[in-house]
Amino acid sequence: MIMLDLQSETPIYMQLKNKIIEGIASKQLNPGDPLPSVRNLAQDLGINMHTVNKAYQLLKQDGIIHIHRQKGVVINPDGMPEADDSYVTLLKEQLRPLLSESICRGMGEEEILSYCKGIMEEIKKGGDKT
Amino acid sequence: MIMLDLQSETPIYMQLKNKIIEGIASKQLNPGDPLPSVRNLAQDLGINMHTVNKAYQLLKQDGIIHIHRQKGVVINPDGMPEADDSYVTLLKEQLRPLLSESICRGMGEEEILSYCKGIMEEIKKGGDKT
DNA sequence: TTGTCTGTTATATAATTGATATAACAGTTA
DNA sequence: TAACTGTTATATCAATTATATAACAGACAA
Repeated sequence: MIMLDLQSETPIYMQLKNKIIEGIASKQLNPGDPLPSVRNLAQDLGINMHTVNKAYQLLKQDGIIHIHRQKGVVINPDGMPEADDSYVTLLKEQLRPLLSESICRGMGEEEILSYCKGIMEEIKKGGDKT
Repeated sequence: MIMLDLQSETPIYMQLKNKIIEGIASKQLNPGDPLPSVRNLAQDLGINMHTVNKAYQLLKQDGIIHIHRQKGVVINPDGMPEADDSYVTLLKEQLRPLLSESICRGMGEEEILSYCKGIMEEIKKGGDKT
């Protein structure tokens, strides 16, 4: 069951999008797997239908899920989109301030990389950690 | 000279905060160094005084800068705050979705770590890259 | 003392975003 | 026919972002 933090400064629709992506990264969700309807998921999570729809629309734009008008929502059966140049550029822009502050606070390069490694292991093992 | 992207979805005050932190990480700014007054910096950047003030207040809260009522603003002369548990927790929370999507898009663990390494080298060399 | 600079505080406004609430539409399926 | 699907259209409300003025109190120089 997906857990959301309604008190977080991270928007709900963004948390939901991230949870689904993390589910795919951990192989708890695989290509072709169905996702709940916007109304069902909204009710299960106790949030609004449009909030779920917003997350789904973003995932659809990125090619991570497919939405068939009345058939439902599924993880892209053809697999995930590639990490192309535009994605890598965006990734770097988002990583940079995080790494900057870590260095700023005296963390060593190996220490930071070690944390990244640890997080990636957690993700692959499907650790919720929340 | 600090460059801001007024069209970015990242708030201006956050961009400014990040630029200053990056300046410290790259040792272009050092403990004890003075920063411009809120009014001067605002005028130089073509933004509002309160936007600069907001960035300064956040940096002050984190112990990264000191603000003396009429003396001015300086990089914390006693050095940077430590990367304590609460910071590391926050850092992990922010890294996790970025790393998740990278894995999701088929990037390998070494590939991702290699990008992190590259970004950290750029930071240390004071590369603006913008 | 006067003037100017400093950070700070207080309002006010406007645009945008996040989230919710209803309602309706068009196609599918039981 | 009835129930479900994603989608679209409004509307409302709160919070955030950024701006604009204005004033205050302490410091410092002429």
